[in-house]
Amino acid sequence: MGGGRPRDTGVEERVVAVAREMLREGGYARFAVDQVADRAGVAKTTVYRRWPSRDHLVVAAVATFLDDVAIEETGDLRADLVRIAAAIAAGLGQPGIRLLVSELIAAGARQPDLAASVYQLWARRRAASLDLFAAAVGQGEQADDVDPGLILDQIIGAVYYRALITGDPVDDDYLKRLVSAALAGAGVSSGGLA
Amino acid sequence: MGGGRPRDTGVEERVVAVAREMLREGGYARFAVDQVADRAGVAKTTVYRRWPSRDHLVVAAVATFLDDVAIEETGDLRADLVRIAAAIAAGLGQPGIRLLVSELIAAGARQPDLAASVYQLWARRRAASLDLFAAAVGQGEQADDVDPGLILDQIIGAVYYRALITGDPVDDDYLKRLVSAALAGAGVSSGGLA
Amino acid sequence: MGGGRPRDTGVEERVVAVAREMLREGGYARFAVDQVADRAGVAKTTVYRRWPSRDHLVVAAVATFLDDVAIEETGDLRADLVRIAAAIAAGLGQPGIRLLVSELIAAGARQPDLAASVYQLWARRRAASLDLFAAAVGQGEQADDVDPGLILDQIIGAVYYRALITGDPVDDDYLKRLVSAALAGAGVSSGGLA
Amino acid sequence: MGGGRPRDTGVEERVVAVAREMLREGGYARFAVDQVADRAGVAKTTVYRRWPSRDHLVVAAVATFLDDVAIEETGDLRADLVRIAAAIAAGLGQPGIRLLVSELIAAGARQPDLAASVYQLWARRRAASLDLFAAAVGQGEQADDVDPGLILDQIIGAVYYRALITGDPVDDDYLKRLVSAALAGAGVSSGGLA
DNA sequence: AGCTAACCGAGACGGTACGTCGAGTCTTTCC
DNA sequence: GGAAAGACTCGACGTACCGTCTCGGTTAGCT
Repeated sequence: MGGGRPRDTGVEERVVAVAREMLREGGYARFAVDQVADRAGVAKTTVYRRWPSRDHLVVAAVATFLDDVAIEETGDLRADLVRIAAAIAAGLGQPGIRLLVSELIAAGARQPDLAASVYQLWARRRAASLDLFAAAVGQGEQADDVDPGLILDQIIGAVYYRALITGDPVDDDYLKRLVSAALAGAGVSSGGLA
Repeated sequence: MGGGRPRDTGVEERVVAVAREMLREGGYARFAVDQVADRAGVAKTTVYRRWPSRDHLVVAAVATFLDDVAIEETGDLRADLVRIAAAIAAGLGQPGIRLLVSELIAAGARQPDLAASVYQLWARRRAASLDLFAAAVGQGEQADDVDPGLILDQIIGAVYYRALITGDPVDDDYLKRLVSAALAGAGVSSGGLA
Repeated sequence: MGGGRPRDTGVEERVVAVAREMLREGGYARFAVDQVADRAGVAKTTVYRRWPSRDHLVVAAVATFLDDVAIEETGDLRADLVRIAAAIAAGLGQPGIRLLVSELIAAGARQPDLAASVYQLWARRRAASLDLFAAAVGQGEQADDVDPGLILDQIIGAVYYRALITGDPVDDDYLKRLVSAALAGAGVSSGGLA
Repeated sequence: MGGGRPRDTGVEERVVAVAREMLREGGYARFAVDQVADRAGVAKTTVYRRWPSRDHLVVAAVATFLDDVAIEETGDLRADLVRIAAAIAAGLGQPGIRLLVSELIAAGARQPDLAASVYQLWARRRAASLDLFAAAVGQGEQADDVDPGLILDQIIGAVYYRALITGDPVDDDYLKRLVSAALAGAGVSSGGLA
């Protein structure tokens, strides 16, 4: 039961880095495992040893560049929500990102074992957003019995819906009305904005 | 300046019919233009003359089977909205449909000239939903200054969001709370449901 | 049984002219009936009404530009033969012509009804060459009982053979030796050359 | 620097064998790479990895069945030459072979990198023919200073020329006269035949 | 020190579908 | 009935990726 040669840990990083790069350049469509391996100076076999399919690799790569986006809270719940929604809308405004997001969703739908990983991608950001509400409670800006998740769904959901599915524009005015309506629906006292 | 041989209008129908069938059978992944043409008794070139790519054909095929879904209005706005949302949720609950929807979105994101057609797919259903609000106004159930589109975005958007992106469950209880919150946020009098 | 619309006699010329042009530009491979018709401002149907296949059209087109080559006789049989052989060799030296010639041969082999027309293409030039011998007889330069056809076969045949089949070079020195041998074999008095 | 998976040498053989078979059955026109791959139980991509185009494969296949033809030398140069020429003429008399030969020539003219291979096809047979002369020298049947290549060109060239280009018949009588003329032209003593 | 096991690069392989090209036929309208 | 226009069938082409496999060679840990 000897050990065998240990994995070269540098491989993961190099491959994912290249994968990320290629996603940025050509999007999902022109993302070919062959080329990733090539550019990373790695054999295709080695790639497949770690990520069982192209989709798995893509998800892994995307996971690393969602980390960057930071969410700053200013204490003003309404404003923070608008800002977050705007950031998402801005992202989805870029064709490349829009494509990537939809391909990720599709990947999750194609391969059940990927679904969880894909959901996880957005979970982190969602968790960060939910923190805003906790903070707001502390400041008495918000009643205790509201359902932050529901509010977020209404806001973020609407943004994705318009950007990906209906194709309707998502401008600042819309976002303000959206956030206001969602907060009002939950009975949150209309802070400073009205 | 004679016209030339007129297009065989039967081709459109036959091909789309076959395409629809194949989508039902094998989903997006196993949808091959070659086979569609074959089964429809048509040359592949003839298919490509009308639909410049596989994606175009898929979109066209899907367009025809969204027509089936009828929306019945009972007069009770809240209940109707819940029902619609539930229908959507139920659809997205099926892996095949979930995949198809996400592939369609991706197709729209890939090829700009397809985007409009894809948006159009959902537009019809959205329009039908919006009619509910007009009807409700007539019955005095609803104030005149609310923005039905915004309310729909919050509801439908949330459903898509959970089903496709976060993977969270969309049960009846959730839907009721969702619809209530959205209506409340718009200042619609909370009809019978509390 | 009225007459119907008479054929537009300009069509033949225009089409053949365009065909010739296209052969010069792109050779046999890129010669597409569709394009010929297009450029000639003629319907494809019209082309096919006159020439039953692509090959037929090509042969017809080539026939018109073999007319150009003139054969001048100086009275010196040996020199004339060398010059003719050299002209052929020069032509076959150009890849385009080499391809064209071989495609013509192939066309003849493919379609029996074309074979005659293709043979005819070279027949004219061969006839002209044979005249040289008749002239030489008049001048007493040549015996009466030789078979000019055989001599020509030996010379021209060798040139085609090397150019098309073996790929061996056909230079001036070779040609001189070739012609000398052929004439000697027929017992023709070795004129000035040796 | 590792090798990678070694090529399955069986593939070459199987594919070429099938290709040869298909050439015999349907000639050049009905030779489809798709089918060759299929019948050989090989993926089309594997075929294209070795032979970059249909033409390349055809040439390779033909190369293997030119090997069969054996040339027997009886010691009588003149008779041997006649026999060889007759064999060639007989081959070219079959429409299928005539077509194949001309398509090969055309393939060579189309793709420069194929030219060499095509020339090579005939080179072997030519070499065998040239051996006859060497043998004849040993027997004193032939002078030492003649150019066997030139003689062969005149004979074989004439045969190809008539069969492929002028379409004139190539019968036994013609061949005898041809060989005699060629040998006489080179100053070879006219053995038994006059 | 030797054995064994896992890793790695390289690259062949089967498979599936794509979109394209061109030939030749058919159908319509106009003259 | 000729001609223009263009839709249609048919057949094959060469390409692109995917994911699997089979090599030779390396790099550990265990005995």
